Amino acid sequence: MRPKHFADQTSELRPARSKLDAAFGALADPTRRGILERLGRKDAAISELADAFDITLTGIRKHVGVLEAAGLVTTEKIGRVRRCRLGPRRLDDETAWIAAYRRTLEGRLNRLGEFLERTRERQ
Amino acid sequence: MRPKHFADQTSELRPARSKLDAAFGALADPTRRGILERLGRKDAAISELADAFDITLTGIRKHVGVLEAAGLVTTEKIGRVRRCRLGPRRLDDETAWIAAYRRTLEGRLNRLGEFLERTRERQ
DNA sequence: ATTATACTGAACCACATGGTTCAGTATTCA
DNA sequence: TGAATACTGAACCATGTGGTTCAGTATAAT
Repeated sequence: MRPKHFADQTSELRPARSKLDAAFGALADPTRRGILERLGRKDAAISELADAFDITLTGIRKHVGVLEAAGLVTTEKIGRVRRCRLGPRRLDDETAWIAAYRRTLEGRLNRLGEFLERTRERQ
Repeated sequence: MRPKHFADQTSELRPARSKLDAAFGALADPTRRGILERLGRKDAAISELADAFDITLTGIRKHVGVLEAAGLVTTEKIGRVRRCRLGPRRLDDETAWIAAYRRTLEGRLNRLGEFLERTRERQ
């Protein structure tokens, strides 16, 4: 079940593919986005997050693990508390990908517009 | 297994949560990003995509289905061919979310609240 | 020294995902 | 008409995901 994708492409749209996977995947869950927002306001312990989102410690730990794997959160265990904070990843690649996509879209739509013009003329 | 998350939050960082889920989820797969890139260059039929990515027609159809559900691709069956093209979604919300996140990261010590005000107004 | 707190790990569950094959149907081509 | 093309849908498979419980361990508080 594996890639070999893009074999014929030279697109600049894909910097570090697997990182994009991890980051977009991490952002695809509302609880995880919520955790990021909350950490944006203030660092938090696992238990504080569990409390805020009404999910078990274990459940929150898994989400935080996903965010860590994506580089969006770092944690440090101090005593019996695991402190979670944002960073180090800034979503640069993700921003770039989306920006490039949007540019492409604009181009496509313009071309579509042109096409419609031509079509209209022909009819 | 369902949300009730954010019960205590008023963040405006989440415009249409499920749409963000769908879009980020769609972007989390390299094959799907590849399909978007390819469609950015030129519309394509299911079979053309299947050919390009070396995945079965059925497999590609599923990916395209996910992209359609996320609003990133529209398709139209013409005769026996299903033509896929980009649109109509421009990833505005996703861009906004990420941009907000990055700003939060930068101004880690500034209050997120202030920024939330601005964001709320814009949306 | 006990007890309460904060977390961890393993095991489990239901459902989603990314892929396949196979047996169709609907078009188009010759 | 018959054959090739383009897709579709159902069924299946392995793995991943988002959650749980339960039984621990390590630390902090009394």
